[in-house]
Amino acid sequence: MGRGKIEIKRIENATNRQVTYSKRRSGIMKKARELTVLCDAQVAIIMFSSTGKYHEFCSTGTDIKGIFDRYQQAIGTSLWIEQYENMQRTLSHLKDINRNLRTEIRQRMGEDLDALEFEELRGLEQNVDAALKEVRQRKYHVITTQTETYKKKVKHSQEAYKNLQQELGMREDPAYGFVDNPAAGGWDGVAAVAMGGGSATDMYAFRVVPSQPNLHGMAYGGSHDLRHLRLG
Amino acid sequence: MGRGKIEIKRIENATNRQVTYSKRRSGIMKKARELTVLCDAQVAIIMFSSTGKYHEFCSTGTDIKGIFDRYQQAIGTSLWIEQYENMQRTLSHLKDINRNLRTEIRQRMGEDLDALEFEELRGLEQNVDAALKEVRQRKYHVITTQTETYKKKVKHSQEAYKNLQQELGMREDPAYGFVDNPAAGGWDGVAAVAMGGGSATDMYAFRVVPSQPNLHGMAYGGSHDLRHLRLG
DNA sequence: ACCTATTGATAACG
DNA sequence: TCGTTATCAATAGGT
Repeated sequence: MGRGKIEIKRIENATNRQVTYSKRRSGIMKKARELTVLCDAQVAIIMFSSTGKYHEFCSTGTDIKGIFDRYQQAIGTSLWIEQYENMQRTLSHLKDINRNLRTEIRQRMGEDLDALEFEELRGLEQNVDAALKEVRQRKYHVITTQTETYKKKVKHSQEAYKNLQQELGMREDPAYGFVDNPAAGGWDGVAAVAMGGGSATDMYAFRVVPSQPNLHGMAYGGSHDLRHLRLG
Repeated sequence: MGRGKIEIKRIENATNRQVTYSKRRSGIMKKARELTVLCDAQVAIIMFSSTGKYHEFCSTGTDIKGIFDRYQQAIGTSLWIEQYENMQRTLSHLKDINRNLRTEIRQRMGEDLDALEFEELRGLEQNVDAALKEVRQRKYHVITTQTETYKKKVKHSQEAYKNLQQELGMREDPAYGFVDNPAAGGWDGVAAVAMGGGSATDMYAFRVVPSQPNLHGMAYGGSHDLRHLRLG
């Protein structure tokens, strides 16, 4: 219909295409509206033009969601069920992994060891033993580094003080003087205590991962509390 | 159009209504198809007749779900994505937890200790040390229990054998006789070796949670491989 | 947006 | 549901 018949194929002229889209779109919308009234039908239409603009039609007395819910009921299955089930699978997989991780942590803490075979116990023991050596080594490294740093700071301050004295021509005041060799209980002493290893005094209980404190306030406060988490 | 103009209001004659529905429906579908071709548009139509029958149209190259996903994106606030996003949040929360658990395990294995403060290191050391004691104790318990069990079995078999001999009135055949006190390297010997603690020979690396082997074949083979997991 | 010649859709009927 | 056809509606191309 129109001043000439047209072939049903993509209109190459963009302007023409846009005009035709607009005209025919309103034509379809009108037809849809007439259909719903004449035949007491429910209709939902969604359109996207080649330029990305969207238009919709929906029969009165309902909405897009309503018609799509009815549609999904009609075809028997949800359109999003596949995606939903995929996520469910992923979720339960992650939960399984987390449960295993938590179990491993508990075993590494010396709990729930009943489930382990002897060979596994033996492996765990060796592994924990090696880990303990690593941790002690690291602690030693930290404490010695810290000690050296403070020693240098003391040395530096001391020299700065002496230079200041010389520059001002002042005599040294014993009350504010620095001591070259700190007494027992100084930095070297701290290092010695630190190397003493884990004693019976459990003044600091190792619990959470300190480098990621942003999660502490969420759903758990430590490894064990994770067991309360019930998601999905 | 037709042999006479009609008023746009509900057709009361049911048969007539059904006929009109059928004709106009196919008319709209044709128009929609032409629109998608002519104007390079995407169209989705769902119709329900007054009798409950449903019909749909969808432009080629996509499907109802695709167009509705795009529609939901276009209008911003979604019809179904809400629960989808809830799951996304849950997922990323679980992933965060997962990451933290893995970090804790790595730290309990003596890795990634750089992020820890001294006091945390100290706590970790004490904790691992205590865990090691627990594991050793458990291992000792297992090995002694096992030893006792085998000893009893040996004893029992031995007596059964003797009873058998007596009952049959046979002489003892040295080749098949039981020895009352096993040589060095027997069960007591094994226990002694087991209590030796984790030596440098790491013949068995502790890796997965043995009590839940059903997950071994899934996405990871051990604690470290979990880092490769990228879900969602 | 509007106009209108022309084609397309369809109401009524068989 | 299918075909026919007189009639009305939609619209292509131009302004």
